[in-house]
Amino acid sequence: MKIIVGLSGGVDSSVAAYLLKQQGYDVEAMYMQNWHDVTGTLHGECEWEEEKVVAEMVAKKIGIPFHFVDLSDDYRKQVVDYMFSEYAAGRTPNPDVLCNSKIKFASFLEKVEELGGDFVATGHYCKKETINAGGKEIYRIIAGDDPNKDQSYFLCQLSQQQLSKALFPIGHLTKPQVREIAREARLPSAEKKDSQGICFVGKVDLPVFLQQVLKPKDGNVVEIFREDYEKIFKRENPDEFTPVRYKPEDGKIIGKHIGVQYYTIGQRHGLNIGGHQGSIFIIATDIATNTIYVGEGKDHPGLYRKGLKVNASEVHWIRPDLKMEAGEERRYLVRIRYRQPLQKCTLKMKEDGMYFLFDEPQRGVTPGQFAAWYAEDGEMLGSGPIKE
RNA sequence: UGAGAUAUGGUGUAAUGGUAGCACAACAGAUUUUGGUUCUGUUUGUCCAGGUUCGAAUCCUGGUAUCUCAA
Repeated sequence: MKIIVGLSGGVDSSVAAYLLKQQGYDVEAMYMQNWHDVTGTLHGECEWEEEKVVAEMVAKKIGIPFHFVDLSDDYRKQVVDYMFSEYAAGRTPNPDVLCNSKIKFASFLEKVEELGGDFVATGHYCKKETINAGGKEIYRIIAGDDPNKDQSYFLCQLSQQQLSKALFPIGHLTKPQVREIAREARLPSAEKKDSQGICFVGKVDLPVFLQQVLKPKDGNVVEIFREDYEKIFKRENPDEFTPVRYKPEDGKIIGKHIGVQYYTIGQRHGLNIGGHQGSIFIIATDIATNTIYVGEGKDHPGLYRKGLKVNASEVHWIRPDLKMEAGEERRYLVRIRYRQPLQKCTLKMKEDGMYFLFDEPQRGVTPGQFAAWYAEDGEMLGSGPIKE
């Protein structure tokens, strides 16, 4: 059995490879390059060159073959184009979720198979379990044991087919343990700083990055005052799953912005508007009128919502055997962003979509982001992009 | 045009004639494999010209600008 590790040059994938090798598997490493461009990138150029060198050193240290693959074309089509089109539509995408389902466990997996690999292993902090149901194997994704690093969320769009080929060797470890193992094994990546920002692209100045494709367009920033909120809410009378639709005349123009697509709900900085008692946060954006609606204070009622909806066609079950039929209702734990503590929630499946009703109002519910639902035991069961 | 009021960082505001402070913004770090959030730190100011005073954001004179009421 041959396992190929997606080796990034970071400490996590290094330890993943090291542990597999220690356990006696036939292990090889493959470094994937997915992005060349540095437009809008905040750090120095040619960072990936360095990453690749470190990855190669790690493979040498562990004593496993090293391969290189360039998946830039796929990455651009599957991840970056998706990003641009989502932002263009006024939503806020999660590129790293797509990076896993479309690249690491798709394009990369194909390359792994070409090399004769039976499994692809990554340095994700999450666990995979296999259960047997009537002679059929079913794979489960469980939250990583390090509650601080659990990365299951980023795998929320994986399928059973993809999971059947996946291994997560460090999911039962904590970050400090992983560092310790790397140090003891004297892996060159032992002290490397954790990567941040968009996977393979890195930290970017998002407005600058998006301006490659999305043209700036001046619009108004409209403040919705607390005392007017209830009145507007009553007029619109949305159900729990629908956001309030503000109108420009509902508030006061307090500033200008350069394009609604560069901003997201819950955002505080970047509007260049001061003079308020508290900070102002974006509570809604309207792509049609190119208007940003803001409210003062972190507890502005417009910042919170009880529920949300995912389109029926976009409801993804990691466990198809647990799929909910229309009319069915269940209690699950849900998160709507990475590292968010799991929230108690009632899920109701209807013909046109999955409806989520949280026990507690949620701050910054943002269309385009993924809602992922978990069972009590930490198993992630499914996910879908927030429709509205 | 007549009367009154006001003028303090980028913005909103404090300071019995005695060290110009706070909030927001901006910037920089930290946290974070999405966006966002959060935390820490830093920068920037007394409209202009005179005068009184040991000392002026503060008092006086003139100028300029803005606002409110009147017309």
